[in-house]
Amino acid sequence: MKKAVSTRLSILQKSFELIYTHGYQATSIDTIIATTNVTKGAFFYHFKNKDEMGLAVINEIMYPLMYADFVKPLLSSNDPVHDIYKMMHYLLLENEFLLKKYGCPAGNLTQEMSPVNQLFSQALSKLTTELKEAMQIALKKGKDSGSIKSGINEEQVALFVLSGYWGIRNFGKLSDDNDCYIVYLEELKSYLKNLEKN
Amino acid sequence: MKKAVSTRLSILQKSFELIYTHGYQATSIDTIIATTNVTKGAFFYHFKNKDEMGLAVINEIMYPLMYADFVKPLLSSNDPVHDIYKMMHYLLLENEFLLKKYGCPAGNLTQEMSPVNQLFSQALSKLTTELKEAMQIALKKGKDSGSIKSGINEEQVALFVLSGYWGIRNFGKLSDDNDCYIVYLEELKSYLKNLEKN
DNA sequence: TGTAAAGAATACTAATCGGTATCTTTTATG
DNA sequence: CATAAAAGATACCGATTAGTATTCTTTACA
Repeated sequence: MKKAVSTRLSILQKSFELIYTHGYQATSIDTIIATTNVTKGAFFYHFKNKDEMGLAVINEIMYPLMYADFVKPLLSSNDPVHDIYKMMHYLLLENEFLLKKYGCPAGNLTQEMSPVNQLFSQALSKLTTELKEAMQIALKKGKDSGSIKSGINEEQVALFVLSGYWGIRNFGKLSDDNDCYIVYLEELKSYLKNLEKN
Repeated sequence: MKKAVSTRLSILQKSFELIYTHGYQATSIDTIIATTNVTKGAFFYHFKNKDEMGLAVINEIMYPLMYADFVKPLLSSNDPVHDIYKMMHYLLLENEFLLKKYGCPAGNLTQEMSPVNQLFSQALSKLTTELKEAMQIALKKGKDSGSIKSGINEEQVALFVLSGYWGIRNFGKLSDDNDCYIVYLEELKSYLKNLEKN
């Protein structure tokens, strides 16, 4: 039982890396098993086909990661404007796994797979909806505590901010330095500042 | 000479559609020739390989399209805040070619190909840079004419707005109605309004 | 009109794809 | 320890991939 679990997990981990850096459709099963100590027999014992593995990557790897990196800090925030900025700063300039060149794992997969596979679309939709709602909750708390203007619409703001994040990660792919992230963060800062009561 | 040009163009047109809706790597040459009146011999007469064709799609189809849809309206704008909003509204809710489900052609291709192929990255970088600069010029004109606050940084604003566009088009892929576009546009409107002198 | 080059058609290749069939090894449990 | 099921290994399959080789047809122009 122990070994099997670790085999399965190592497939998912390596697949996640490969999908993140090369895309889902460009990641072949042969490549996955070639870069892990796993044979094809083992792969198809754990997953009935490639798509089932892809969905497991979303649900078992990406979802927990997203929850830790985004949702948790947002839900525990008492100063949403400050914490949203801090989170974005961390994701764009500090996080060592999310390489500039490769964008956002969830954003990439959404773009590639949602028009093609409905199950992927559903899994990714759940992931992003949860994230958006966490940000809305944080913003609502800011409104209630009086730090944020009562006139703002938290759904609008959450969608606006997250769109910006996905978009700038795409811009980041085109440049080889962090300049565009710095420029983006400056404008994000002033946008967020404008949400605050002064 | 006439016929050859039209053959080449029909390859590019159809390829653009297929790449837009299915992605570059998922679009096979066999599919392209099967959906056009073009044989493999003709394809490889006009393009020495698939990547050369892909680059031609960027430079000869996407670039002119982007220029007409984005750059031109921006450069001729005398009311940038109003015209940027109008442009986004058009792109998200009115344009009949850009289907919600399939995102933004340039955004898609950037995400898929820029980490993988440097020539694609360069061609797409040129395209987006030109677009960003057009928006900066429009914003600068607004500053000079006094309709926009002198304190804003037009590079920041341009990058912020375009990131939001790419991002929301990715969100759009996950939903089957236009609601997220409408929510996004509301917040964009209030963001842009805040750039104006009042 | 003759002819060379441009353009297009057809048949093929080696490599790679996702997946299957079959077999062997490991593990849990009576 | 016996044995059945879980887990993994190996060899293979048909389909598809980008690309090539070769032949045929059309076009431009002397």
